Amino acid sequence: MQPLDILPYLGKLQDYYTRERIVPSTTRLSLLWNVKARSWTHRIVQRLKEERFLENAPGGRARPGPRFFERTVGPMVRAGLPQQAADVQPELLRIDDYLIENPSRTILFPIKGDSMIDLGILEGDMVIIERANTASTGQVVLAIVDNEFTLKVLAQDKGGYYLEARNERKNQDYPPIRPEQKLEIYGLYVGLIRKTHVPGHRLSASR
Amino acid sequence: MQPLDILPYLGKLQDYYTRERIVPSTTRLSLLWNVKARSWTHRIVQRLKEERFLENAPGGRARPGPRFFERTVGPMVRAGLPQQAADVQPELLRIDDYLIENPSRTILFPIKGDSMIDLGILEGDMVIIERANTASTGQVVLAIVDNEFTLKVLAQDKGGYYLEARNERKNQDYPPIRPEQKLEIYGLYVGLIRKTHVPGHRLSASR
DNA sequence: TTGAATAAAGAACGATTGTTCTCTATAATT
DNA sequence: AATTATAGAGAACAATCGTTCTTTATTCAA
Repeated sequence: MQPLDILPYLGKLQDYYTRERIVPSTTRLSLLWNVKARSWTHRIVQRLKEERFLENAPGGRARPGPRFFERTVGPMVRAGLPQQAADVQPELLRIDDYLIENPSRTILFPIKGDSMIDLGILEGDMVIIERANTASTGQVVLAIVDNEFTLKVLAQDKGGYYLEARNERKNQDYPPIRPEQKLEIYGLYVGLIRKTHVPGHRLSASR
Repeated sequence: MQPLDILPYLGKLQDYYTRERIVPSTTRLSLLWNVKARSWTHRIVQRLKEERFLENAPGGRARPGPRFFERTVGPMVRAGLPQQAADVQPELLRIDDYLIENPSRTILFPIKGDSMIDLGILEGDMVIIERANTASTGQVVLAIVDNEFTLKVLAQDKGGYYLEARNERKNQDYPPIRPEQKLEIYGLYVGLIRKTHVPGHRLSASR
C-alpha cells in the first residue's frame, strides 16, 4: 500500500458515485473530501489512478477504473451452525464480472409469483438469463409459452417436453405446462440478484 | 415525441457511454454527433434532459437519466410479448449499481448451510451485508455470536434478543440462538447474488 | 409566395476545469 | 537537534466548460 492512505477518500468517492453516478470535478471532490487545496485533491486523484481505482476518460475527466467496483468478500458464513470468524484475508470481487459472462447475450428478468420458490427464486427477484434456443431436461429455462414468458424447469416424458414448477407446498397450483403448439426456449437461468427492502427504523439490539 | 428527432443522437451517446462510461462535454458531444456548433449540441442535450434520457449532475455536468438505460426497440421484440424481459440491459446498467447503495459499508459473505432456506437464501449464495451496529426485530442480520459469524433473523422475547433460523423442514436442527455473553450485530442483509452452475451440454428442446 | 417553425451555425461570456509551481505546517527519522 | 519526507495550503494559468444571444439556412404549411 502506498504511504498516503487513499482508502478513506476512495470510500467517500464510491458512496458519492453510487449516489450521483458521476466522478465530480476536483473542486467538488475537495468539498467531498474536506480538502482545502485543489492541488492536493489532484494529488489524491493521481494516487487513485495509479492504483487503478480511477482512470482518465476522454476529455481529461476521471471515471471509475477497473478496481473501483471491487467489493470485499468476507469469510464464509455458516448459515447453519455458526462458524469461526476466522480472519481470512479479504477477497475482492466485482459483482458484474462474477455474474455475467456474456453481456450481450444476457438479460435480467423480474420474477412474479412463487412457482419456483423451492429453488430459492422469490417474487421480486431478478433472474439472470443467458440467451439460448436449446436446453436439456432438468435445466431451469425461461420459456415462451402462449406468448408469455415463464421460468420453469424443463422436463420430458413419453408425451414430450413440458415445464415443471418447483413449489412443493402449492404444487396443485402449478400443474405441469404442456405447450399447445410449441415450447420455445428463450434462455437459461444462470443466476439471480435480489434487493431486499430494509426498513429504515432501527432499534438497538445489544443486551 | 418532440419534433426534433433525438433518437439517433441518443443512440450514439448510448454507444459512447457503453464504451467510455461517461457522458462527455458538449465539445466532445459535438464531435460525436457531427454537430458544428456547441450551442446546437447544447440544445439537443436539453431535449434529452426534457425526455429524461439525461439529467443534471452536480457541477452542471450531464449524467444518464432514468430512461437512458431503457431498451427502446429490442432486437427480438415480438407482437404480443410482454416487454418485461428486455427492459434492463446488463450491458448498460451495472448490476452493482442496482444492488449496492453504500459501497464503503458493504461486504459480501458466501453462505454455507441451509438454515435460511425459507427466505430463499441457499448454500453457495452470496449475501450482501451493509454494516450496522443496530437492528430491529424481524430483520435479517449478520451477527457475531460468541466470536462467530451467523446470518439469522433477529427476534426478541421476555428473555431478551435472540436469533432465529428460517427453515421449516429442519427446524429442529436450528434451535434459536441465545448468546452467552453478547449479541453483536455486524450488519444487515440487504441483498443477494447467486451464480448457478449451468451444465454446458445442451440438447434440443423443440418438438 | 409568403410566413412561420425548425435546424443549424457562429460568436462571445464569465465560470470552472485540470494542472503546475511554490510555499508551509506536521510527523517521523536520524 | 537537525533532517527529511509527508500532508496540505495557496496562487496562478491556459484551456475548456456550460450557456446565451444572434444570425443564417431549410422545411413546410397557408
